[in-house]
Amino acid sequence: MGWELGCLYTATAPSILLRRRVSESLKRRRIEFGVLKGDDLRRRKPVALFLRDSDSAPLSSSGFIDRTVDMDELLFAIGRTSEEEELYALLSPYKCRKLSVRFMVSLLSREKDWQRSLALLDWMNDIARYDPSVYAYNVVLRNVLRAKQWEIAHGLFDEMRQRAISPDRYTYSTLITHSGKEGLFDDALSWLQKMEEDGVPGDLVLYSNLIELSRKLRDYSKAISIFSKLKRSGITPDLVAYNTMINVFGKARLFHEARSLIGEMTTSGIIPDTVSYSTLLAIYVENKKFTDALSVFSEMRKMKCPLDLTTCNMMIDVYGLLDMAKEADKLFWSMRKIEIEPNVISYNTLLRVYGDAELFGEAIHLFRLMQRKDIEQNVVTYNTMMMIYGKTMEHEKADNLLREMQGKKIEPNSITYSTMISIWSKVGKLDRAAMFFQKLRRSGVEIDQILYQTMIVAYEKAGLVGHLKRLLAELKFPDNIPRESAVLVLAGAGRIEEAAWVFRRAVDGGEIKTIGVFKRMISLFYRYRKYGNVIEVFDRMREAGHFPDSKTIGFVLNAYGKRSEIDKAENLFREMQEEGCVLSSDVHSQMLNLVGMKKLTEKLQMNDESQ
DNA sequence: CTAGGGTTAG
Repeated sequence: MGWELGCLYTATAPSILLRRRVSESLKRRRIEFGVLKGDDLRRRKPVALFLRDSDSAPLSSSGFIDRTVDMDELLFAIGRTSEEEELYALLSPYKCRKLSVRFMVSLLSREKDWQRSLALLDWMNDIARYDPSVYAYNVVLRNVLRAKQWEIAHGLFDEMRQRAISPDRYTYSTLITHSGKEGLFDDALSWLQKMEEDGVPGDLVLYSNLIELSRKLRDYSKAISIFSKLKRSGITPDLVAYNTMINVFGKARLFHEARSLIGEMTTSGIIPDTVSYSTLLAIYVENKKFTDALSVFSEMRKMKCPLDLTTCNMMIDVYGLLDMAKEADKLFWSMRKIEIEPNVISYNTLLRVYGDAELFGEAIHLFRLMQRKDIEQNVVTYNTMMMIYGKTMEHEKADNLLREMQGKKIEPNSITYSTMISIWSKVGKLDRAAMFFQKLRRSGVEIDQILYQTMIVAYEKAGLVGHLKRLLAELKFPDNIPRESAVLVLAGAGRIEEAAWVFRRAVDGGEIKTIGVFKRMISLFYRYRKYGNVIEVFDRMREAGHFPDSKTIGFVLNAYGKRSEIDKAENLFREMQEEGCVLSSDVHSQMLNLVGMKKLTEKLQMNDESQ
């Protein structure tokens, strides 16, 4: 005789009265109770969990019962139990019953908490004596990795091996993705190697993950070349892959290519979604191409693509950046009409828009509204308001905000500090800025790149040569910050000599891992017309195995041009194209110009000789 | 029945 677990629902949150009535109704039917759960589930609201004899009539007559559901939904509710032991206790009475693996797995798939999912897996293993599937392990692995429990993840992987459960492409994709996301690139590569050893074939998601990895390393050219490899091997990219690539092309500043992906998607039968458009929006905004962003937005509306919270937030931003504060304001206040509840980002963005438009009264009003209506305020809210007080030169009020946020347990971050330093520097209180900076360093707060830069600039402006020299010396021989960061700080502060010196030593020591530092040095040298150095850094970048992007190649081609080394430029251009590097139209025309110049020079020389 | 995508402050 089969027992079945079930769950009762109402569409709205069950009242205590309703719960009591359901409970009585079940008792009348001699139905044994499991757990009574209330209103803690957001979407569906289980009233009661129960066990019933599956031969009995379906429960439908009480009027309170919308439907009976699968056991997995019941188990989902049990899975909400906060304590691991409690969960164990709840499940152990069922160990003799025939709960199918499917139900357990279904429960697992909904479980987001890594400890509880581990408990479920253990329960399956130890108490229920099931053999968890690869899928079950994958789910737990995902949760464990999301919680950054690397050791446990390795343990799970070993456990799979011991139980002769072969990791599949999901297992490896999960491992590779999460390692990559956390910057553990060596781990990611070793998982990739293991995967290849296992003979697990790569698929769309694996390629997507590798693209993701390259993206994390800001190696967009590599991402692009993986994408073309993917297409060449006959895999059709899906919506997410396309959306990722819109971002990648955008980051590589290949805007035309990014935008044309929307068309490519449509022709391959994939309808671009809100994320496709908002990704495109984001890259235009990032590159200050606000009118392009506007045109994407109108295209999006023309295609009847629904708006969502993120898109609205981005558009409030765009309107603000285009000095269209009125439109930003209008969009913000019309969000609720299309059933989108503004979040803290929406409010923060509008605050900044008001600030930029010098609508200080509106900004302060909105800020007070947030406080009055108890809308979440975060560190960005405070930083934005402090910036506004900086604009109005009310440094005392900014000071007060700093205290206020600390009173509310909102931790100031380095942006808060550099905002304060800039404000004091601006109102001529440089001693105060310097003291503040010293205090920060003593307190052990991490001094990030821009904070350093802000301080270098403040010292320069104040003419505090002693302080400035000390700070620069510290960056030249960094002991508490990575040398990569030191290079970026010095470059950002326009200290080319110091930056170049540290960079060389760091490259020699193999300490430059990310392509971004190479790119930064190349553009810095280019800006200061040090073309020989541009080429030198480029060569070292290639030696380090990085794949250059279109913009960087543009700098190098021009550098060759300035040194009248057109042949080398031509070789590089050809080589890059052969390696599958997508070059922007700017770079193409640059090359044409260089070749044209060369031909012109040769012609002139021939004319000279013939005379 | 898994894994991968977009937004705010210096």
